[in-house]
Amino acid sequence: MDHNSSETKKVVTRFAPSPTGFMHIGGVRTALFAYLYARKNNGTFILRIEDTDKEREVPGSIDHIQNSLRWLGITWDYGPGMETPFGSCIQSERLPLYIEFAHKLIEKGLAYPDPYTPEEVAAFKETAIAEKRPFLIRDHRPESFCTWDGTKPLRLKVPEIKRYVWQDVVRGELSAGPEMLDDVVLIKSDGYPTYNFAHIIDDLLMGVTHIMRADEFISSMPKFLSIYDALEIPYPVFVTLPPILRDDRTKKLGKRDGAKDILDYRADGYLPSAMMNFLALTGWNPGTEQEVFSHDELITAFDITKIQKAGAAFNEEKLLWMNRQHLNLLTPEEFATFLTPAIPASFKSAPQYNNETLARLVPTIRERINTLTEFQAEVEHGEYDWAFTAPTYDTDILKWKNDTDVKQARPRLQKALELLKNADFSSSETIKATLWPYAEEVGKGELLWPLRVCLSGKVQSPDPFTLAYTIGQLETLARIQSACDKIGE
RNA sequence: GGUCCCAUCGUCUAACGGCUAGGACAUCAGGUUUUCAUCCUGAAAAUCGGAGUUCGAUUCUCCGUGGGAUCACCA
Repeated sequence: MDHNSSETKKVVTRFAPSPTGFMHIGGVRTALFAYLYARKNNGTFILRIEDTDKEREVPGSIDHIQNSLRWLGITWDYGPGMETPFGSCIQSERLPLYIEFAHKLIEKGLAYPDPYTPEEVAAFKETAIAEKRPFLIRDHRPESFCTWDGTKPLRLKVPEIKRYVWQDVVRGELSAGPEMLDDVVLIKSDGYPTYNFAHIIDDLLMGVTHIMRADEFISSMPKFLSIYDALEIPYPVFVTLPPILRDDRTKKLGKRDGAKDILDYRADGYLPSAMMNFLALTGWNPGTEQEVFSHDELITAFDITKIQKAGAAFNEEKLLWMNRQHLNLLTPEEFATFLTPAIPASFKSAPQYNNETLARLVPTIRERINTLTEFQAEVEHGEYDWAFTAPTYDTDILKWKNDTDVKQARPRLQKALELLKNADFSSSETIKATLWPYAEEVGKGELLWPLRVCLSGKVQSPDPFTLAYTIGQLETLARIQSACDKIGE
């Protein structure tokens, strides 16, 4: 049998999740690598649903998986509900195929019904543990096989007990001893196939050439390989992906260990392009110093030989940085579209709210956030209250640090008021041009500090030119006047 | 415990067996016209340990150590 079928076939990859809940970072990264490799090679990418465990199935998962992939821009050529040359992409709709292949193995004498009850199997296992030796069901394989009526689990008769050695694109040569080889269940007593069996049949029938999956499957490889051998079918190319570790590196990132639903990142205001870029860079690198990639650039740059062996910790801070990089790539219009759904109702109910002011405020927001969640947190802290509400503040904070009395600010504000009455408010630059000569004359902090504070009401805020431009001339003049009044004599 | 995998700054990573081990995030320090933010510049920061091969080892081999995965009628 030829296990190195190296003739150039069209690349076919697949992502094969089980519908047992939401998708997290790890699952999506696996999907991404399979997708990138297929696209890179003008191949086919299949989304296959492995729903052979009806106990664990979570309703709605299939939609959720598809929505997650769509959000990221990962498209599939064949998937659930689609017309394909190989039948359904949902395993529960392919049951007759698995049974057919099971019978092939039975005919070859390489599969047999398990004669034991679950209790008996458990007893064998207990004995083995007590005797401190590995438990292998094949040690209890019956002398002769009875016929399979479908009510008992169907087990593989491992064709050859041996050490398996195989090639992996990422890890190189791998091997495992015969202890890892056993008569695995192919078809469960409920008539559904196990993952072990079903994925191999489907990969064969769907023409899958490259299998990308996480390294938790390495230890099962001898079992898989023995099934390929029993079926006498060639191995696909194995591409083992490194695990994504929790940020403290103590263990693999998983649903029980704080891994978030990938769609939560959408809700938090991450861009799909940033998430894709970030995911691509955990466990892979382009070999250059480029770090920011668009979707198309990733496809071009992707190279499976540069996938890492070692696990990578999930670094949320770098994801934040990545999101900013991608935010920076947006046009002003795209950014406004991105931001709009997150604008809180409190903005619209503020006394001076209007769309023009909001439009002038957006660039300021853009400069200060990495995600929409950050924007919402800033809004909650009142960071942008000045835009639509005349500020209230203690007169004291108008005092510049070099002054001895807040009253010293008053003549400067009055001068600014005078200058701004005839100023060009078409941009923050023109406002700055109007005030700058006087600021240099009287001292920058001496003018700019009280001016900024009286416009924002805050010790920390954007610069006064931006504030004035955003709130407009009338409101600017009113707020300066109000400050002068507050200071009094 | 058995089996297997992995190991470069705190984190993600680069380095045909050959410059001073490079870049990014985070951190710290300066600067960018007043504060915050942005931006720029700079600094500190790593080859897990021990043998071996070699003129020369982050790189190859072995041992140790550490971490991870897996041992289901789950995928």
